[in-house]
Amino acid sequence: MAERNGKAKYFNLMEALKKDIANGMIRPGDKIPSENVLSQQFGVSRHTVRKALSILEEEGLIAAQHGRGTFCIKRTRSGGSRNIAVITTYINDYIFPRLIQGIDDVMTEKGYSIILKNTYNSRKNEEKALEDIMTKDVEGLIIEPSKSEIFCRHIHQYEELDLKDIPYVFIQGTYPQLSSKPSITMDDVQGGYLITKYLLELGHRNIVGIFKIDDMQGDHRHKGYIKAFNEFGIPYDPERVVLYHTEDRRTKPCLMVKHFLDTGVPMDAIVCYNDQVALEVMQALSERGKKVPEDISITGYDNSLIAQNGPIPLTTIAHPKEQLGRMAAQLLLEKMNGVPDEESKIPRIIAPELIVRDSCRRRDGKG
Amino acid sequence: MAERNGKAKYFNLMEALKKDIANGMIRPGDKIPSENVLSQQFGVSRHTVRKALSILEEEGLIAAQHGRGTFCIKRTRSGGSRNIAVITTYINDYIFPRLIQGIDDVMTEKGYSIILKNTYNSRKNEEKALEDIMTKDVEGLIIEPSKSEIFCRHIHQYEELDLKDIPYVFIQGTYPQLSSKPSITMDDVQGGYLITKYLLELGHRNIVGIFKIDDMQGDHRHKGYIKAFNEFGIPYDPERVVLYHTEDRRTKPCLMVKHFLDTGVPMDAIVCYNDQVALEVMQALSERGKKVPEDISITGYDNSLIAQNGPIPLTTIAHPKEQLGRMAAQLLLEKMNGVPDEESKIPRIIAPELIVRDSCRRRDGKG
DNA sequence: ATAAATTTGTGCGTATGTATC
DNA sequence: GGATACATACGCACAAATTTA
Repeated sequence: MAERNGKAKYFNLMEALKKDIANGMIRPGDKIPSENVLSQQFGVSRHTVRKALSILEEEGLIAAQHGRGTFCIKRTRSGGSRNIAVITTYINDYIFPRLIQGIDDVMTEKGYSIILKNTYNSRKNEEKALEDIMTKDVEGLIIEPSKSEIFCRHIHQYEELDLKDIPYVFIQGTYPQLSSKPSITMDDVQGGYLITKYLLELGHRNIVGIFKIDDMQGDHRHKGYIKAFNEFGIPYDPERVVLYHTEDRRTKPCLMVKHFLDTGVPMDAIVCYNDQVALEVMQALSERGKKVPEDISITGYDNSLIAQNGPIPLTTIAHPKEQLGRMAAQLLLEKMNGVPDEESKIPRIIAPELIVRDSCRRRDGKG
Repeated sequence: MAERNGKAKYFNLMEALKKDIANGMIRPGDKIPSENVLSQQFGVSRHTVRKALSILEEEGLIAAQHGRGTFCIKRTRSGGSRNIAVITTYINDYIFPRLIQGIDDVMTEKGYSIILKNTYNSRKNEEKALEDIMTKDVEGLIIEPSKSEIFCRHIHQYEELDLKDIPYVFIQGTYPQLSSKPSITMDDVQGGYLITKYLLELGHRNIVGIFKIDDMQGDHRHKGYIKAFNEFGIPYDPERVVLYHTEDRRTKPCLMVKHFLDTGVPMDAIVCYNDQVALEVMQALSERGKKVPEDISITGYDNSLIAQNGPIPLTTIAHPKEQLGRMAAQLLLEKMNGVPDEESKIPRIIAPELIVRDSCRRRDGKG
């Protein structure tokens, strides 16, 4: 048979069309010349044209529409796996499901699937998860760093992502060494500030703070707490602040609160790291015969279901969780499409909102 | 052109061959009849045969060897993608996160990654998700069918999974046509029975039931409720049962309870579909000045956070969610390793457990 | 070792059906 | 309704790889 370049005719035709699409001669959405026209132009039979087109169709470059013609399909970058990875510290904890939902909503709409990993907030698991992801042909990554306050010893994995040109977006926090990378965070300093300021405005002065210290969120909420004190000209007393690690989560906050009560440390309000801790602390207070909000005001953080439906509706800080997920997904999509940072209009910081419920009470005039 | 069944000839031929492969008539490694032979046997042109074969080749079921023949491909187990897919109706609803966590724990340990999809309980999304999964090279699938009470119109996708030898496991329910497939479900009849029996044993007789009716879980809990009544020889009164659809979730239960109160329907206990509904109903009772459990006993279902931490700790039914996920994962791993059903020791039904808290009270002797 | 037969791969021409404009 | 274009289908011819006589 007639062969040029030692290749089949249909193959040559296919390659020619592919080149035109790559060149931009045929642009996404364009109609490709009809089979008969191509057959004349290239001097081959219509059957041969069809063979060539069928290959391009399999590859997803073009799509035939019965009775209308054949059209160039929207070009998918690198013909990739259409997978992205999402790594979070937890997946069943009370805010992550909605976060993941937000990411999934956006990504599903764009035809991507999510490979989900969780780290239990452990660096070792994060390393393992990243290692895993490297073998999986993903086009992008959304990651919530574990224990983001602590120096990261596996930066090489992120460097590898850069090398492979796989974009990634941090949520909730970044690593100090990677602070220039795109990230979406909630303004937890502002949140900590807002809720502490609210208590100060209610007349409270002996405000105990309870913060988790091994992630950025806790650190920021703590900073906001301090900021409010400074603004009111009240000295910050480290003795009244409980800082705990993930491992002590279940015990330390309650123990310390009981300790404060038992040793007579003045305390008329407590700012808690989140709603969960607030609930546990309330339990501890109740065990010591203290009532909320009559004796002690208490605040949560996250506006979780617990805050709404708990024994006492909690004054807390709301932050849009699905939206955080959606924004992270949109930002990642921008990166995947090569949009430079300067052109991005997606905000990187989400503002928190104070939700006032029934767990705080104005303090009487006397000191 | 000549068409039978309204289908194209090549399509019929393709389906016939597919069936033979699925049946085992054509086994992996076997040579399938030559194009000319098939063309004679089926009374179609060789071109048509080739069209049919090309589809099977695309799908990876057969492979042609120039000058030798066309062979049924050996299904490559192992060495695979190390990915499995998980399709659930929701991911942020209050039991799914823990379910997914359970699956992930087991799968991560075995070195698998999870591709997560959710359907929002829509058949259309389920179809789309399955289609997506087909292109992703997964080694297995765990799926919670959407609206499992309704007949499934996209069985062909499950047949395709069978053909490709990709094992799948149903959770929470199956489709009527696929009831022989491996599945893990919670015994919701037993759960509904246990909690209703508990109320009957406390001496309650006027027990209102509130159940969601458009999924299998609600239907089963309702059945258990009826079973308990029968066992106690108490007539089942449909007038005292509220059946609602997902869409009316937020309004109907509360409205009906208020209606019962306002019209003087005797009611000294309420069995609720889940904790969420129980909480809302308690709100409604409180608005009418009724106290729980003094005036009316109430039960939930799911043993969610709300049940533990709500205004009144709820008597409810616990079902191990992570364990459901873990068992589904283990069952899938068995399937992926070719363990036949007879040898499996993983239980397929998870027993519910009654959790007694403070929302129910023994009824006084008098009627 | 060679030739013949078999089987897939490529290519051409034609005809009819059907959806869209 | 008519024109256009894709979808399906048939028959034929020759090339290339492999098996078999």
